[in-house]
Amino acid sequence: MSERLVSVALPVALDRGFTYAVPASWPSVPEPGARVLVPFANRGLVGVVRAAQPERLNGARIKLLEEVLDPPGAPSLTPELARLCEWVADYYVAPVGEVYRLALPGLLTGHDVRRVMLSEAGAQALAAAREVVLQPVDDAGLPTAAEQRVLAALAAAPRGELAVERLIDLRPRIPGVLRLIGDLAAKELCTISWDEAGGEGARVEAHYRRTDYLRGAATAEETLREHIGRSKQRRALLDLLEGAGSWVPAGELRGPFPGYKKLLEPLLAAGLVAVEERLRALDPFAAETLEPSLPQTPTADQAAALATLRGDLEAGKFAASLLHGVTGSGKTEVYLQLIADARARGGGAIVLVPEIALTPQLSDRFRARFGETVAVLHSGLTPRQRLDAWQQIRMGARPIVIGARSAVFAPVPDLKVIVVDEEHDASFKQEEGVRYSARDVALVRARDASAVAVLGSATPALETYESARSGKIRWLRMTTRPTTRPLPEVELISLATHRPDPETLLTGRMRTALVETVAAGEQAIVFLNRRGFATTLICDRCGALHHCPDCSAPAMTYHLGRNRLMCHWCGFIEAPPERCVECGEGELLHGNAGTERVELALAKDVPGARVLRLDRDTSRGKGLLETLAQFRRREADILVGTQMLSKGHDFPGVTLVGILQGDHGLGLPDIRASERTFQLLTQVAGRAGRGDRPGRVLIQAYGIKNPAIAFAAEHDFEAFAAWELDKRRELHNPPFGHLALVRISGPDQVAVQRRAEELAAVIRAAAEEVRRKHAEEPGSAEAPPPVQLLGPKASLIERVNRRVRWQMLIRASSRPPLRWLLRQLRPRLGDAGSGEFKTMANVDVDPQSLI
DNA sequence: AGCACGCCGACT
DNA sequence: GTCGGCGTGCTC
Ligand SMILES: [Zn+2]
Ligand SMILES: [Zn+2]
Repeated sequence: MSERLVSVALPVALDRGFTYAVPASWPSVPEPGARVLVPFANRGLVGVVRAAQPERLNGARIKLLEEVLDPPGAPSLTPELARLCEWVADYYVAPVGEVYRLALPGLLTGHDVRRVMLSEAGAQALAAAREVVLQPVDDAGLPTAAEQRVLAALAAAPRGELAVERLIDLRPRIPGVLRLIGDLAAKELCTISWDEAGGEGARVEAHYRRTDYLRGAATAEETLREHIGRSKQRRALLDLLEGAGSWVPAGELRGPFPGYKKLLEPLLAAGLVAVEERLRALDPFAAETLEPSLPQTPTADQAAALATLRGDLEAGKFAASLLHGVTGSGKTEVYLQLIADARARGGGAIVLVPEIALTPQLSDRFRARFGETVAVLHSGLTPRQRLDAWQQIRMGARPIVIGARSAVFAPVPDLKVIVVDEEHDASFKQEEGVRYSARDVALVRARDASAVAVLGSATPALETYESARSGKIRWLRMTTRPTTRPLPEVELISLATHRPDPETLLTGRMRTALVETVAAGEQAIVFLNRRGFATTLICDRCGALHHCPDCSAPAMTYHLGRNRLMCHWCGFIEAPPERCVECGEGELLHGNAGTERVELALAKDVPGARVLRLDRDTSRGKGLLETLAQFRRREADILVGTQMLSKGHDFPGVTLVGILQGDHGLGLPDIRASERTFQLLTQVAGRAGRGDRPGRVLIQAYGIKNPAIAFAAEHDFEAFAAWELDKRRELHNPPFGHLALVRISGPDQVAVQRRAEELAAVIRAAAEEVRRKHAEEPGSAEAPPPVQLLGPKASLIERVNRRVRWQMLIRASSRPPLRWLLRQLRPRLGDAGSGEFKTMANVDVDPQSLI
């Protein structure tokens, strides 16, 4: 029989899989997605069997798999997810190990999981060796001095056992411990086992519930008292359980009733209380019982969309749809009812929402409808909580998953629905490490799982919109809103003609509107762009802006609250210097923070207005939720804030929304600047209005004629899209062209530039090959070259964190040549050179921003 | 990413 | 003399 080989993804930052042999004694080859323990550079690492052919290597000796950590037939990652990881690694040019790590909770992968235990023979050998020191004899076969140190460390540990990582951490260090452990194990002087974090499966906990026995009956009190006895504590405990109405985990009783077990005994015996081992509650929020919510009667639009989506679900084939519904058209109810349908068919669902929209209100909405079948994956989970959630999802106990970007990898079995809400949101693109787009990964996953994908938005990404328009995906429109309230009336105010106050950008028109609103007893929100209002320190002698020592960005941001300067690019924080660093003489002056300036001006100019401010300084910790709650309770009239207010929070009392500089983002040299501006304005404008009264929106801008602004004011997405798509088509930008941005960085400018040129040569050669093949096809003479290279050139901010950054853009007319070219480029990426001249190169496929 | 191995300064 | 600082090279 030929050697059975598997490729294993390991949590190391190396761009390849590792080939291992399956021991001959194993009856079968572990399946893709199964976790395996493998020897790797003297360590014992947990990896995942890849859904890919093992590469045959020349020379390097192939090691044996040590152990399969998952039960047969139940790999940690379903084969479907393993395939998805392979696709992501290939498409986004990312190391497989890193991709598989995205799909597993941190505790299931990573570090060395082995434990070493002193064996009987080891203890004897150690004792014998110690004898020898006193009475030298022939020491053949005795452990070496280094080995003795390891054995001694084990002997000193409780139960003669230590985690390998503790042995590594031991001070003073034992040189070559890992090799020594291997040697000792081979001589059977120690035995090796491993921690299977989560290997035991999902954790359970005792839960208690008040039964119906003797509940509420008027005659019961007498009998009840007999069972309870005279203990006030026992009575309180019973009351608590009765009030909870459902299963209460033991963990929640331990606090208020330290002796809860004893207290419960007679109650359990009498049948007043039932006990059951149930899955641990995922987090404190999840335990709260909510008023169950019933499906609402759909509007005509909702019903039509649902009918189509249910048809797709019934067909059991992959189908993708854009659910294009104006703000307030009730997209969430469509998701809820579609998911209910998927559940009725025994399937599961994933709902992806922008990070900022993953609020308790949103998860409550799903929990109220689907109860304990929902898992919410939010960023606040501890590693252990994340593992609990992951295991419960994997075993099918929580078939509905709500989460941000990374939830696209949730191991939901029998996935039937994937929803990407606010699909245009930039947070779905991971901007570090594996630079994947959760929206696009969701589509690929849905296709592979034959699931229904729904992309919801009022202002879809132009890629999505074009796919819908051209019929690549279905286009479901919802134009009516359940409320009778008309869309807000938007007024544009030109900053060019209205002469704003230079400090605050407030125009007379904006002030008047705010005065009117407050006088009418209503609330207003004023938005400003954080970056446009960033405070800087300027020298009163030479006029220089204080800038970061490690970056070439023009200025650092001054945070008044903590009296600190911060660099937006590298995160460097420093105290303001006494004197100007440039001339050494001038004093550094600053204004108030943007939000603060506006807050002060409004408090002065709007009579009787109570003004709240929300920015980085006031939103730290609990500040954000506290301020929002205050405003919602109508304890203030005006809320001044940055874009963090633009979604996820409802303000029912707001009738006026003011935007200080609507076209701020348009100045950036970025292909998506117009799109982002339009989306932001539309989103922000949607905040105005109450009950059935329309709100008012005031947008101040320098260029009010710009279509991104003008069409937003008219709530006309399609006109905006038509205009923007024309521009994109002309420039061969997405969705009509496909981009990959190559970034090169390193400490030395010359080395970075040279590396960039080298890579550019590789890309040009590959592009030329693509062009030659393309030219052979008939009718292609006039077409533009299928792949173009723009650059290399220095990035907009050339120096960040003492590293020089260069970039170049690959633009292709279609996907296949781009993917072919990236595969050619792949082996030349990563680190090169050493020391001072070390450079790093990577690719961002489908970049969001070209800066 | 770790970690071994190797080569130089500041401690017992 | 050893400890440990990081520079460099390797991991199936
Ligand atoms: Zn100066
Ligand atoms: Zn900086």
